[in-house]
Amino acid sequence: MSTRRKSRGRQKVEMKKMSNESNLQVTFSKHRSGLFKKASELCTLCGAKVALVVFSPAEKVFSFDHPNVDIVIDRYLSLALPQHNGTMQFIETHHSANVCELNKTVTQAINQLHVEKKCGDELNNSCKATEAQFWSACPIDGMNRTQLELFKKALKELKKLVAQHVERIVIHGASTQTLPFFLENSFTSNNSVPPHQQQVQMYPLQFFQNPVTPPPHLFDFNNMGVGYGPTKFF
Amino acid sequence: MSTRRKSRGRQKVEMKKMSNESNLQVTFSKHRSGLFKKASELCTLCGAKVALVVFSPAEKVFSFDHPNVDIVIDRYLSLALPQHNGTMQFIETHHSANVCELNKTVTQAINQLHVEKKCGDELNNSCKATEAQFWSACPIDGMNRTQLELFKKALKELKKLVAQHVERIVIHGASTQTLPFFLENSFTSNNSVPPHQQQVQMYPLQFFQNPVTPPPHLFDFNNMGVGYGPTKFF
DNA sequence: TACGCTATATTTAGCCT
DNA sequence: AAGGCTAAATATAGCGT
Repeated sequence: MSTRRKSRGRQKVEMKKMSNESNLQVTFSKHRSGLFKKASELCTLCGAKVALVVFSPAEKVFSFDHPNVDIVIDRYLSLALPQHNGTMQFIETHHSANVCELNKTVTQAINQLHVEKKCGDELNNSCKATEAQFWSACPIDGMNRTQLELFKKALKELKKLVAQHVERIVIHGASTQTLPFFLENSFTSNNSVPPHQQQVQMYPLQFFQNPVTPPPHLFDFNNMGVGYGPTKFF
Repeated sequence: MSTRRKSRGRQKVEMKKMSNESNLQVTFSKHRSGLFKKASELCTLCGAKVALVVFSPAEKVFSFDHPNVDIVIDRYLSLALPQHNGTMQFIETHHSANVCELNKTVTQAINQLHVEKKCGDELNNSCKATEAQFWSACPIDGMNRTQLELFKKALKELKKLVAQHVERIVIHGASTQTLPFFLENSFTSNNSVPPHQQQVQMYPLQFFQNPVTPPPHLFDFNNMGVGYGPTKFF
């Protein structure tokens, strides 16, 4: 009988960014699993609704949500930036009284997205070719301090919008063909959560990973009463 | 000395929706806190980016995110919505947007925001080199007509955003003196969290609750080494 | 890279205030 | 509702495979 411990057991870890790079990935993975399990439990035990998105340090994307929204997200991530003129109006009309506050959140968030995208898209249309020029000069002569501050913010935002769009093009290639905008599916069906997913006690976890991740596989948690749905990749 | 145990300790609980309604709220609250703490830890330890939205059974909204997305959402929650009196008919006719769908939309929005900010971040890095130059001058006369059109439009949008921000400051009182401009609080900078919030090891949790909830108060977690930021109401 | 293990750190059910 | 307490249930660090 060895008197030696087989393990020191779990050690306390300082709550700051891990210094050990080689452990980072493992720790991230473990903690992500734990987090998703907790999210799932909250849904199951309390009937809560949860949406959770995690970007790994390497910018891989993982998400959990219940009720399920991953199909929509899927489409967003896998497609080039769609056009959605007119969508906002559609969304704005969905202010039903009984869910007024929620609706505010939704609409306003969407509005923000709309503004950002619209801005970016429009800029891109004619600005791309002259981008260098565009950013090369901006005089501040006639402005007072306040104006300057605002102007600076504004330009920063503009820069970001353009940058986003360019980045998108780089990342997603030239496939700007108009595809159905993801939002158009969000409101249209009340039965979007398939019944078969609701019979289990734990809600199936819905993951998605970065589109670049290739092979579908199962993502099962340890110690959980039910098997979880397959990870979704796209 | 009493031989009686002071507590039976934590009991195992079946992983299904709680039957005891009176416990539900407490359980929800505890688990939500735990979930948010875990999310925060993932951010801190691994440098992950997390967006988390939880709807309580009573449809209260809670969120956590790092880096901040909620400031943007915050702003929108604080604004009055456009009136849609005339469109109520349309709403009813089209379909009733139930909570499930709304939840989806919020999730989409959060996801979208993250993705967009990530994109902007990446390009932002390459722009830094020219930043000084960028802000130093801006001769309108250097732009062609198209550029000017775009520029004007973009500034208009930005002016609106800024105005909204100002409005919020006015509306919601003096505590916003140090409130960072929302555009600067995206994924772009690791130091976007105000210094006074960074002294703690855990990132301050950012919550928001349903706008209808009236009185601001502190929301602190149990057993945590640091106090968390005040709940935000808007 | 991910999986299993053991010992410990952390969370939380049930009770009380 | 919110916080504290105790003890049992879980999560997970560090290591081996």
